[in-house]
Amino acid sequence: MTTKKEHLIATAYGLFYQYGIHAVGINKILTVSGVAKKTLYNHFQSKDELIEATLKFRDLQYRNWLYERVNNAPMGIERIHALFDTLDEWFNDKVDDFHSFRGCFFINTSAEFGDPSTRINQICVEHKTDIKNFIKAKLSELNIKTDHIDLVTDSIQILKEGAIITASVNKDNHAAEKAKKSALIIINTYLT
Amino acid sequence: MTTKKEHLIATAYGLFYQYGIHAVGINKILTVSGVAKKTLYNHFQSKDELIEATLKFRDLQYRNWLYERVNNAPMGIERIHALFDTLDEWFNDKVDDFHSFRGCFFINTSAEFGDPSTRINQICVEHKTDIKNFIKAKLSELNIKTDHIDLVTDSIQILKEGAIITASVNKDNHAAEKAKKSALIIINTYLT
DNA sequence: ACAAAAGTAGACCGACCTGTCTCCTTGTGT
DNA sequence: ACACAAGGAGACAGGTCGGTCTACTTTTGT
Repeated sequence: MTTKKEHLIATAYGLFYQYGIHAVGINKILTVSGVAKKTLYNHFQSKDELIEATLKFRDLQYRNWLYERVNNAPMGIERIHALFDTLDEWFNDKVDDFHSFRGCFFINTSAEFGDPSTRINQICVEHKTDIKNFIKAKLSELNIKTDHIDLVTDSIQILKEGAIITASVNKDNHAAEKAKKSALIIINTYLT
Repeated sequence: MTTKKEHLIATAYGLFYQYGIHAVGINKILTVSGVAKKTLYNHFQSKDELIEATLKFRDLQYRNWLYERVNNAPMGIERIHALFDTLDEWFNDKVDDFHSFRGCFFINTSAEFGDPSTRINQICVEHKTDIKNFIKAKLSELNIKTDHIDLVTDSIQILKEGAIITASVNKDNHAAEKAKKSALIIINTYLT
């Protein structure tokens, strides 16, 4: 039923991710997807609405992938290993469904849109918050003093964001494993 | 002599940083700066050339500021403290000459331009590389085993990038001090 | 003093932008 | 079978984009 709509979103996401949102016009999305303009504006009121849809699409795709990979590892510290190993696969283009790595779509989009009060920027923040909560849940499986859980969560999250930037801007293919080393040291110092 | 040129660069940088590069047109830069279009194209062959100039302008401004702040601290671990304290000032708009914090101009620009082979993206990478070398030099003042200097440098650099993203995307005002805590733990484990 | 250089103001060009609308074709539900 | 929704193709509108050019004024070096 909504196959055209989904196709539009997937196509738009691919182009936005590769070239940046402002650099990709509606007409480009239409010619690449082979969908008519009328159809696009049947499903979306504006380009902004399409952008929001691509963000939600990517949010679901990315979190499903990440959470499944991590949860498939045995409970405990193995899941922290899995977290960074999974990032490593992402950085080095070993994930079939993903486009060639060009950083985090949410960081990139947030960088492109100045006004933090827009819905677009809100979605980016929500995405990051959700992942942070997930990390916190995994850290709670370890023997970390309850008072320190938030502190360690922040540290791991900062290392993760730093790895993404280092992998994309500096093109460092080993950013994930470097961040992993640091993460394990941090966690170790906060174990009971 | 080149006061018009410098004025154009400073104005363009401010607008690019606040709104994103693609979102700011030449005409906007002209009306805000009060400079004629002919003058702009007298000094720059194209918008891309102006963008490159703003990147070099910011590169100098930022590194001068950061390096001076860090080097003013006593040699040794104090300079690592200074590094993150300086970031904290940046994140919380305590630097007079800087615009209201909206992330790192080089990360944001790199996010906006897809093609990594462009001069624009190269300048972004060079900026990050230069800072990384600076950090390495400061870490060399500590009693870290020579074999581990590169490892620790990468860790600190990742923490720094992560703090910038956490401060800008998640709007976490304490990102710098959180990253600092982690940095000190990492360094401590590698001291002889 | 005066020529050369630099700056101003803005019309203008072709290309592209988002978004609307029309005309026509292709399903699809009942 | 037939009405009606959905999609295709693309013209069109109104605006902005980067960039050129002309005509005029100001500044500057010698």
